[in-house]
Amino acid sequence: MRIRTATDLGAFIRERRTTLGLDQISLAKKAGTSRKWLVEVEQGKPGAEIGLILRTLKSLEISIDLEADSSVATPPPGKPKAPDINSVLDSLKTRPLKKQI
Amino acid sequence: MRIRTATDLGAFIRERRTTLGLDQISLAKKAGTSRKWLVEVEQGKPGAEIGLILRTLKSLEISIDLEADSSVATPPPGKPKAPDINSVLDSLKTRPLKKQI
DNA sequence: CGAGATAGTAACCGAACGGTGACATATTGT
DNA sequence: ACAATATGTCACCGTTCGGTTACTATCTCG
Repeated sequence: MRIRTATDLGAFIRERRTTLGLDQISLAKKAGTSRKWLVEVEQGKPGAEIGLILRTLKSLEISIDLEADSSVATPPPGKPKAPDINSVLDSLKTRPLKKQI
Repeated sequence: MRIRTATDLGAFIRERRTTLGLDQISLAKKAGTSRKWLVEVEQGKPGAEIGLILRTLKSLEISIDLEADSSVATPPPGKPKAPDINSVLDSLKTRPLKKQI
C-alpha cells in the first residue's frame, strides 16, 4: 500500500493487526510500546516525528510502500492462530457495528 | 530500497538529498523542520516515535519500501536546478573527501 | 591564504510525547 | 442479564524531542 499520510499508516497497521487476529494489547506488548500509543497511531494521529518524516520524504519526492510480508495471515511459525471468519469480517468493517442507534 | 532500521532511513534520505543537490538547510526549510533534526535523522538516530513505528511494523511482518519517484533528479517543475557532475560525485562519496590524512 | 559554504556538535528550554492507570462503551458468549 | 473481552478516552507526569543559537571543522574557490 502506498503510504502518504499518518492516516494511511494507521489504517494499514490496524488492518494488518486485525487480519492477524491480534488485539491492541498483544501487539503493543510485541512491539514494546503501550496500548495508548497504538490507539493513537491507528487513529492516524501524526506524532511529531512521523509527521516530519512524511514531510521530509515528500519534499524529496520519495514514496513509501508498505507490504504485508505473507499474503493473508502468517503467524510466526509455530503459532497457527487460526483466525476464523470473524477476524476477516472485522478487518472488513473496522468495527462499525457499534451502536447504529 | 527496503527499510529495516533508522539507519537505513537516514542513509536513503541523505543519498536522495545529495542527489538532488540540496543542502541540509534547504531541505529542512522545505520540509518545515530544522537542520538539527535533519542531521540526526541522516545519522540514523532513531527518534522515539520512528523506533516504535519500525518495531510495530516488524511485529506485524510488514516491510517498508522507499523509492525515489523520478530516476535521478526531478526538481519540482519550474526549478531546473541543473545538478552538475559535482552533486553526482557527492552522492557517490557521501563526503569522504574530508581529510584522508 | 582568506572568504564562503556545508556539515557536525553543544547547551538551553518550552512543548509534546509516551507510559500508567482508571473509567466508559460496545460487542460477544454463557 | 451478566461477565468477559476489546477499544476509546481521560488525567497525570517524567522524559525526551525539536528548534534556536552559537561554535568548530572541513572543503572549495578566488
